[in-house]
Amino acid sequence: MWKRLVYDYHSYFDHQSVFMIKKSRKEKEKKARRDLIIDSALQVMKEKGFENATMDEIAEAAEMGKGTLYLYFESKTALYLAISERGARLLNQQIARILVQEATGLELIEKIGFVYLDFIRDNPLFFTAFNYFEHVVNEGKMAGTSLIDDCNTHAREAMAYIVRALQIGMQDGSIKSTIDPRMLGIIIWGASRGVMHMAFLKQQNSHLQLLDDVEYDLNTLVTGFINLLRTGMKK
Amino acid sequence: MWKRLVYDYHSYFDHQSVFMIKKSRKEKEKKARRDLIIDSALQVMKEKGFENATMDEIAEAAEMGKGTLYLYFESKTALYLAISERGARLLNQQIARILVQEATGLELIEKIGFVYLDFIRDNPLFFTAFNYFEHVVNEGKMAGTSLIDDCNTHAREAMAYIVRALQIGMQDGSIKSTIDPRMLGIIIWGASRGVMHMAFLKQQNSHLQLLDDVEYDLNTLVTGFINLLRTGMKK
Amino acid sequence: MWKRLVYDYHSYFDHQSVFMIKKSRKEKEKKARRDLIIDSALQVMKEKGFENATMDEIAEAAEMGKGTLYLYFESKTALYLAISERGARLLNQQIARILVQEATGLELIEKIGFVYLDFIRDNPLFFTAFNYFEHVVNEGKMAGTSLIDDCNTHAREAMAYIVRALQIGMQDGSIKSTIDPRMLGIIIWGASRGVMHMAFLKQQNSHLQLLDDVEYDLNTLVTGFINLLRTGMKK
Amino acid sequence: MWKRLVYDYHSYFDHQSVFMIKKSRKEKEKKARRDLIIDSALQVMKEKGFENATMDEIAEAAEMGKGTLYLYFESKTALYLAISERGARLLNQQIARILVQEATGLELIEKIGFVYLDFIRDNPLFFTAFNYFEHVVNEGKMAGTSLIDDCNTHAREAMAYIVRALQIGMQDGSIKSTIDPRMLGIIIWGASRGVMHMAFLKQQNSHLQLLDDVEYDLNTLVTGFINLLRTGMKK
DNA sequence: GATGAATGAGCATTCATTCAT
DNA sequence: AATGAATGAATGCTCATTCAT
Repeated sequence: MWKRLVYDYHSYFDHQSVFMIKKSRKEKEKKARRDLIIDSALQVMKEKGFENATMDEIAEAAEMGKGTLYLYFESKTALYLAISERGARLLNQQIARILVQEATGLELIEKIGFVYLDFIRDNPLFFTAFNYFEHVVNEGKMAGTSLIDDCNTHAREAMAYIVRALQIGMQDGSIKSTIDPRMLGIIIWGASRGVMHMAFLKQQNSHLQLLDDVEYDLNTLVTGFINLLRTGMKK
Repeated sequence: MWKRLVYDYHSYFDHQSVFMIKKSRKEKEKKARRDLIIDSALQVMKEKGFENATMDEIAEAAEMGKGTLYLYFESKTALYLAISERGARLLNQQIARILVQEATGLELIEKIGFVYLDFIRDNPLFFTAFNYFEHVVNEGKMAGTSLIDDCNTHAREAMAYIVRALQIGMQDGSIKSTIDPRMLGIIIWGASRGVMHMAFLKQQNSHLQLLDDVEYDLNTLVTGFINLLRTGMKK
Repeated sequence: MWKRLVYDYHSYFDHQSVFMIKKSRKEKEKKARRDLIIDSALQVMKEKGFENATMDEIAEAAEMGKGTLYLYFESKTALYLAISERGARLLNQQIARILVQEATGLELIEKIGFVYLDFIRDNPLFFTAFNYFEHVVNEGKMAGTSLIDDCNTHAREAMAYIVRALQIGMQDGSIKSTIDPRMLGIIIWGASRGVMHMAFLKQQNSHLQLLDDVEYDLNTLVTGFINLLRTGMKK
Repeated sequence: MWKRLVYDYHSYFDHQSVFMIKKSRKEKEKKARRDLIIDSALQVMKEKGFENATMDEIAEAAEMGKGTLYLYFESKTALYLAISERGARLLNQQIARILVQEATGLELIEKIGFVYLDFIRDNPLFFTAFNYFEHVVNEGKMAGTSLIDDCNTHAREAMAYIVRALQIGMQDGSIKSTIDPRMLGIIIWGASRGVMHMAFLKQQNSHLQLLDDVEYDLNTLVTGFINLLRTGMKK
């Protein structure tokens, strides 16, 4: 009986484990190929630009058949959203690491800002991908897809981190604000996106003359922005 | 004899004035048709989306032959830039009106913010057009074209207005800041763009869930942003 | 009566002469404008290539309205044929000058060959125009037009000159041939066209590798051809 | 064991051979489809004329999607060059067959001439294609492409055959000439092209009146030309 | 006669997606 | 599962020609 149990247990375990391993192996491989495709897409985009990458080029870069891409992504849009999803996930991971640090709420906000800057600086394509996601959402395309949901979830998570930091700041007294922290979160999120966009353009050596009228580097720009957030402009 | 001279003079004058009127009429008509095309393009875009408008549709909407469009715009990109140019011009006109008002620098900045908001709210397509302009500049397309130059000039002009308001504010004591007003200008410009983008998405009833977590209207959003700019978050 | 006659005569004369002068003035002007258009077309073609010249460019080069071109030429094809016609006329003039010279038939043929070469060398566009004419005729376009007729007439005239020279040669004993001089004319005409075409390509610095395998200049080429012909036809 | 080895060996061999057959089958099919496209293009051209064939029509004639054409030819120009290439290849094959025959150099030249005539008579479109190739080369388009290279190679090969025949003729005494055989080759090549052009026009029932002044058939024309050449070159 | 603004048929080319193997 | 050949809808742009002024 005990043996039986053990046997059963083992049997059950083995069976399951084999099954799970098999399944997870397959899933891992599947995930690995999915990731490979995303990597390859980013590769191509780095050379040709986000929108100019073609499925052919991506497939070639991934050393796969073009049709294979469609086994992993139902459409080009889906692939692009997956890129956005990955970017958001990575960014959130970094922001999450901030949140556990010992610091005032205001300092947390500042740190999040710099993490954001570094992220965009290192992965400008993800910034474009974020915009793409918003564009897709705006057009109402792919609504209800899990990818859209995932991206939305990531966006809300990022926002949650910010709101969290704001709440901490309001509690520890480092931040004063009369408005709803969620509202404030959206404002800061939006404002940051805009400032990051400026930084992004600057980094691309864009010929937007506007940016050439002042000498500055990205750090100064973001530092200035964060200082502004901190103290405002009023004397 | 004297009368004769006068008569001749008038005759000459009339002749010339007729000529001038003729010329200006033609130019006016030309400008009118150009404007009509832009109007039609905006019309189509309102229905199909900025990027989805085709030259055929625009031509049809303008009740013109497709080729005619190319008499007024050398390419689709040029037409799109012209839309951006018009938007920037209109926006600047409104901002310019603020600048001459009697107010502190800080109040000017606030007013500019609200004008910007109203503008985007009323003409969301122009917002997309501005982004398009930046995209084109970033890709290096049409560099050296007068359209690109005009858009650049408008952008710098808008920035100049902001910097001007900041300088006024620094002088009248309503604004304190240790950083270069031009740097601050870029920050505010960027931040505003980002916040406006949020407002823009909100207005489009985008299914970006992020925006549905809080109840708010556009005014509250912008007011919050402007308050933040004014006083900062620090207690 | 006599007076009357004189009067009548004068009257008639004057009337006619005035009429004729007027008419001929108009016609001269008309012809002058027509020639101007052809000149301008050649001008444009020299820069852009025969086929690539557009009616717009030609009109601009002629400092005329585009519509005006159609007052002088019913179509672009007609204009191109007119160019061919002019070329053929000019070439024939030069060939005609040869025919009156004191020389053996064989020498005449040789001289015609060199005149042809010089003509093509100086006016390569006419060569292209001749081909264009043949192309149009082949397509059956504009059949029955006076321009087509004129070109045909010129071509036959050129051929007639050659046949004439051949006949002279056969008579003076410088040329021996058992075949019909008209047949021989066509052969020589065709062969010359082909050799001139080679010369033409060579002159254009065409990247036709075939032509780079031997060092030679145009004169050598044509001289060689004529020697070949001479030996072939010489008694 | 030994049997096994043999079996294995065969198995291996078979496997490979199957693989090779598979590969070559694919390549054959690819080539077949390429050829089919060229065939269809020629078909369309026969009806509409060389330059008037559109990619749509060609695709329809080939019972393919339009996009498929671009899997086999990078552009319309490339397709046209491929036609020229095929023509040159076929012509060269026929000329090559002449060269191995037992005959004097002079006779070889004559035979080449008649082969050329027959070829153009049977495939007038190839003649147009040859001209197209020269035109493309002259415009400097597609320089460095393998298609251009192939066409150039074919042209040089054809020339090489002629030069070879001339050299044979000079050696066996059937041809006398003081000039470089390569130079003479170009002359003959060019002259032939021109005479063939006349034959070509004649065959098309072109309304070039020039050609109607004498009664003759193509054979007579070419025979006359070759006689002329013969006498010219004969010792 | 002269003009040039307007026209629109016509065409090459791209590329995401499908599906037979 | 993987492939990649085939597809064809979609679209920007050209330019000869017309015609109202």
